[in-house]
Parts: sequence; structure tokens; C-alpha cells
Amino acid sequence: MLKPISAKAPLACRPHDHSHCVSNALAEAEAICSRHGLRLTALRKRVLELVWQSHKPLGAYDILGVLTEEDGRRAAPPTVYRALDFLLDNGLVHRIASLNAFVGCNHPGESHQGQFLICRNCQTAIELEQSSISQAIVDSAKSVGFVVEGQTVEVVGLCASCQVAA
Amino acid sequence: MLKPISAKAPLACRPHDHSHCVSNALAEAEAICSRHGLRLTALRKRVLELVWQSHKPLGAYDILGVLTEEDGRRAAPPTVYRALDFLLDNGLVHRIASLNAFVGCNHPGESHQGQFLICRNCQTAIELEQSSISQAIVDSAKSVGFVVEGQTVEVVGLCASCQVAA
DNA sequence: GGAAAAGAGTTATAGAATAACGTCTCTTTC
DNA sequence: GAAAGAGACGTTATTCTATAACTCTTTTCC
Repeated sequence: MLKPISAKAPLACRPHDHSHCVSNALAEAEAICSRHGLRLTALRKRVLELVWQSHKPLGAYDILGVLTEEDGRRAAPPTVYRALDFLLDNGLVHRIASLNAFVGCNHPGESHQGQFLICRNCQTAIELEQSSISQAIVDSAKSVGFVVEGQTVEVVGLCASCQVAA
Repeated sequence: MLKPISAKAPLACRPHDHSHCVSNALAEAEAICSRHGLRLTALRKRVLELVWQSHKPLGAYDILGVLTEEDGRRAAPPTVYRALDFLLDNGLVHRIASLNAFVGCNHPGESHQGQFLICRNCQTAIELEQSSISQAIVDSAKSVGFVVEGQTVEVVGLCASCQVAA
């Protein structure tokens, strides 16, 4: 008998209707952009959709590949990077430095920097926003006189469902 | 009158006799390698020395540039990356993912993953080993059923001395 | 409608990392 | 001491990631 996945496991690493994730993300992006007078162009929207294709961080060149296939003509890197820069600047996606990849933001709108749990087996990225972590960082920094402006917290390990599989 | 740098500030971002840092690092590396039967070859030692040139993370291609100048002949990337891989594997240097760069490890020998405070003004990287941070991460991960295997914590901001300057 | 600005196309290049294969030099073993 | 094997390093080529600089088009706003 299969051991069930922990009930604590977040949506991202459990089976779920992912089309909801995508449509939610797009709708939120639309709302945020219209609220702030930003232009969510067709290209930007498409790139955001591709990033939200799954909960696994996606490389810029993976996106480029899809766009190239779709359009017939060869898309060039700046096309993708500019769209990603827009999405990053406006808090719609996050960049995972340790993977050189991008993942959709779970709480767009609120300006924040997520913390990420990345499964080494299924590559799923779980976004956290634990003030216990960020506060520990700010406090430790303070103790050596350092003022924090931005945090990169990327954790690799095994997600709940991949522990079951193993 | 100049405001003094906070007394809390770590060595790395205060004026100090840096030659001690370098010679300590090399001596420790020698000791660790001989203790574990590892070969700290001339190349590896030289790369470690270059990484310890300062407390600022150094890119692989910066190292490559120096080696090329020194040797006359053109050193190739694998030469540097292999040396760096050795140093990483044996806990003598750390990789800073958000900068694609490498920095000397302050506590070699003890297997660990540091947390880094990186000054956006002077680029100095301060290594921390705060269990309050790593514990907060492990606990948060646990709460969603995630088992931590490795942590990347890289914080950008302003170090104590650069706050004084600004 | 026309000027200005924002977005996107295009070409070229810079920067980071690895694959694959060859060579040299040790050490180990017989 | 020679053969065998392993580890380190050299060499060439390539892949992956990202940006610079310039052009053209579209949108916005007066």
C-alpha cells in the first residue's frame, strides 16, 4: 500500500488542477497591471503563461525555444529577457539564482522576495514567505552592522511527494 | 569628523592586515589536505590564493585572466573550474550563486554551508554561520513536509563601513 | 495628426560552464 | 625496474546564460 503524501504538502507538489494556477496567475497579472498602469502585452502574457506551465523553474532558453517553435521565425534572447525583466520588476515572477531559471510568483502584487524550497528530484519550487526566516536574517545581519536590502533564500532537498516515492 | 565604523563590523569590512587572512587560509588548506590525503597541487593552491586575494567574490574568468597573464600561455576554463571544483568539494571555498563567483571559506574543515552578506557598494562578502537562520529554514521546510539537504542564503545590502561612507 | 516614449526585432557579442579527449606524471604492484 | 592504473592537467570545441547597441514599430498623449 502506498504511503500517502503528507497533508502538510503544499499544492505545488501534490496532484492538482494546474489550469487553475495558470488562469489565476494570468488574471492576477492582468489586474495588477491595469491597477498600476502597466502594459501586459501579448508577449509578456505569453511568457508569464509559459513560466506558469508548471511549478518547476523554467530557463530563459526553454521559453525561447517554445516561442521560436510557435512563431516559426527565430525569436532572439533579448525578446525573452525583456519580458522576464518586466515580469521580475513587477513582482510577477521570481528568478532562482541557483538554477538560472524563473518561476511564477505566488503572491504577486505585494512587493516581496520569496524563499524557495526546490526539490532535487521533481524540480518543483515551493515558495515560502516566512517572516521567521527573513527576520532571523535581518537580526543576524544587524548584529554585524549590516543593513539588509534583499534576500536570496534557495533551499534544495526532497519535497513531501518525492519522499514518499523514495 | 568621520563617524567611526561600528565595532560590531567583522574583519572583512574593516581595514586589516589581509596578508594574515591569506596565509592563514593557505596554511589551513595545507593542513586539511594532508590530514585527508588530498593533493593541494600548485595550481589549486594558486587558485585558492587568488580567491583569497580579497574578501570580494571572484569570478572564474577573473582567475583565468590572472593565470593567463602569469603563465604567458593561455589558460583554458576547465583548468580553473577543476581547481575550483576541488576547493568547493573540500570546503575551502564557497560559490555565490547570485554573483557567479567564488569566495574563500572562513571555517574550512567543518563541513558547512555559509550564509553570506554581500555589500552592494564594496562587494565584500561576510560569511555567517547562524544556526538561527538555518534552523528557521529547516523548521519552515518541515512544516510543509520538505526535507532540507542544502541551503543557499545570500543577502545583499550595505556593510557597516559603506553605511558610514554614505 | 504628429511628437515622444515604450515595446519589440535584429545582430553581435560577452560571460559562465562543461564535454570529450589526449597527455603527463605519479604511485602501486608485480 | 617495467607495466598498469589513477589522478591531474592541457586542449579544443561547444553549450548555456545574458546583455549591448541599434532599428523599427506601436502606443500614448497632446
